[in-house]
Amino acid sequence: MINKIIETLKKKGVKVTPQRVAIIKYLENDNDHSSAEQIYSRIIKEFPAVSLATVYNTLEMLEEINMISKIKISDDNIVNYDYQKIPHHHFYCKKCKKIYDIEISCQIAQTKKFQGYIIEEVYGYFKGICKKCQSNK
Amino acid sequence: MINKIIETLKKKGVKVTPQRVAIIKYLENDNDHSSAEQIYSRIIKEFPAVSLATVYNTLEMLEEINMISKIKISDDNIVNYDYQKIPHHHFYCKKCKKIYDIEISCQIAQTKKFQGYIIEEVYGYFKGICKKCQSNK
DNA sequence: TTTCGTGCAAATCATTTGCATTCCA
DNA sequence: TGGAATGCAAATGATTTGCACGAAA
Repeated sequence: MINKIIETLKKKGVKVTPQRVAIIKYLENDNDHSSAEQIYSRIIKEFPAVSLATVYNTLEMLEEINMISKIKISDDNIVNYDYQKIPHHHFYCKKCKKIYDIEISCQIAQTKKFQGYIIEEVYGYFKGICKKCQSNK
Repeated sequence: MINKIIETLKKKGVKVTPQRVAIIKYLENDNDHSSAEQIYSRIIKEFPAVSLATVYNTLEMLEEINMISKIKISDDNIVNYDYQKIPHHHFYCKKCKKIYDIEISCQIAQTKKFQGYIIEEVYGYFKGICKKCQSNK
């Protein structure tokens, strides 16, 4: 796992620092689409001196090398981060504010060109009420 | 036009103020998916004393009564506003930063329930390079 | 007249930036 | 060693808030 991360970073020409490795390792296993603040509060346990700026820098770098993507779905102006294995859509529950992954076979998501536009990124968001919150009325 | 706006507001139980009417009139004819700041700089011409806070208040109110929706697509953390007649998707050009309306017949967009989730809002975003910026290399 | 909306200024909060220090390569 | 990354603190900028005043119902 770690070796693969290190290799990927080296291939992209960015320096491998323990903070970066820790952040990537965390994102890899994160099913909650954490925010920068949440990632920070987790990494600080391992690196008590880590700076929030470093977390932001790392996230920006990871987005640039297409390892992660931003999710701007929350009603609270919070940006969440998605370590993307397979392209997918997202569902935001207005009640519990949780973000779920949605598997949808969307034709357009595979298209590179549409109506003259060159498509490089595809985002599909849904908002509503999740299963759990439907029963907890 | 104005009569219809006034009627809609009254029906929703909110007070009809000239500032609100002006903002709605502007949004109705806005093809640029303006930001709050852009709307403000336009309304201030008609109401020199208008406050940015009033613009934000009005936009929030209009979102609550489902007259408009927020577009969180820009790379610069700018929120744009969409006066929605017909549901549609959006395309964001990474070069010129313009937002285009995209007409797509998306089945899921009409669905009220999907995989157990109650779907109330659907957002489809694409990012890439627009036609104009493809030729202006 | 009563309630709601407005305008103003200050506050908030996520994110960014400048800079000196540290540390990969 | 040299350039990039880090940590810190201060700055930024969009959005929100509190409050006194003014305007719609």
